[in-house]
Amino acid sequence: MPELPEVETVRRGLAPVMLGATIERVEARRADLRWPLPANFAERLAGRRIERLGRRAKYLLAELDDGEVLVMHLGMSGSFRISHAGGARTPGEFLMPRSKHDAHDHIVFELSSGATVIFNDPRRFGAMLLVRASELERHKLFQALGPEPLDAAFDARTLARACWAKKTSLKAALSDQRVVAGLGNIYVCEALHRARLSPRRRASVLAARAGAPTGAAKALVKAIKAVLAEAIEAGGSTLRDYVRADGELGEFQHRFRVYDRAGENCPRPRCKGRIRRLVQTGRSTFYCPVCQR
DNA sequence: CGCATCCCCTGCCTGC
DNA sequence: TGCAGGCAGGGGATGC
Repeated sequence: MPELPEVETVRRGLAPVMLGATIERVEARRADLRWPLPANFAERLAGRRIERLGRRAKYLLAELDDGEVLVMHLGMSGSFRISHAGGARTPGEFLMPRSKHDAHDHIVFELSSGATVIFNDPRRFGAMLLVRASELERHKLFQALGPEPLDAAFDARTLARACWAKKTSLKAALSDQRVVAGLGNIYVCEALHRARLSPRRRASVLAARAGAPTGAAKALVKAIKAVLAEAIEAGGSTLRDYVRADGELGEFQHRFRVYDRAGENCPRPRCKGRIRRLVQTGRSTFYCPVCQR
């Protein structure tokens, strides 16, 4: 669910209370997330200072002062919220004090900053791991990840090289975290629409002979970077159960051009197409069959 | 190896 | 109103 812009928004929301703070106490209310929590999870975190809060693809990375990294993934339905011990409350909490924890509040971090950070995840596709910083790049989950789409190193040449031999569709290739890391169903659809490329085209259209980038590759890289940057700027998208760590709602979902808009007119000026939904590799794709070729 | 399919889990929406 | 079925932003395991 949360894709790169949402995870980046969460990172920015958590940084003020986590960065430089010491984890005073951890309550693991459920250990059966995507994978079982590491042994002695709470004990290993207690007393650790958070020196950096980073992101790689859709993973949040809290670097600790003992050389370990707390790796956090939101899965489809994970979210964080922050509560301040004696701080401001939202108006709703005055009227109706909320019970201490929801059934899906799985991990609670009490921090020296005075904040409590709560990880909530109804579907439990999210995960928390502890990995040694020096081994992170070689870790199974990270070693095959493709480039960060907003890095300068991600360009048309890189993308073309990753796709030149692929027989699969553009939609499937862009969803593959080994090709480029951090896109999900929404931003793949949005980027393909902006680049006027059909999600059904073979991924190899991005490369000419010898893996040189085509015009399509250049347009697509530009579209990917633009849509991600705009979405981050807008604070991500708020859909169903995802909310920002600061409780504010992301606004980008109002700017989707095709995602979840089947039956609507294509928003491209002068395009007379109608947005269609189709299923590719088991997931919905939204696109305009007229201007996306 | 690449690729497609299935599955993990809960909640919400639709249609009967 | 109740209930069944379909769907949801991810991604690992499996089988061809």
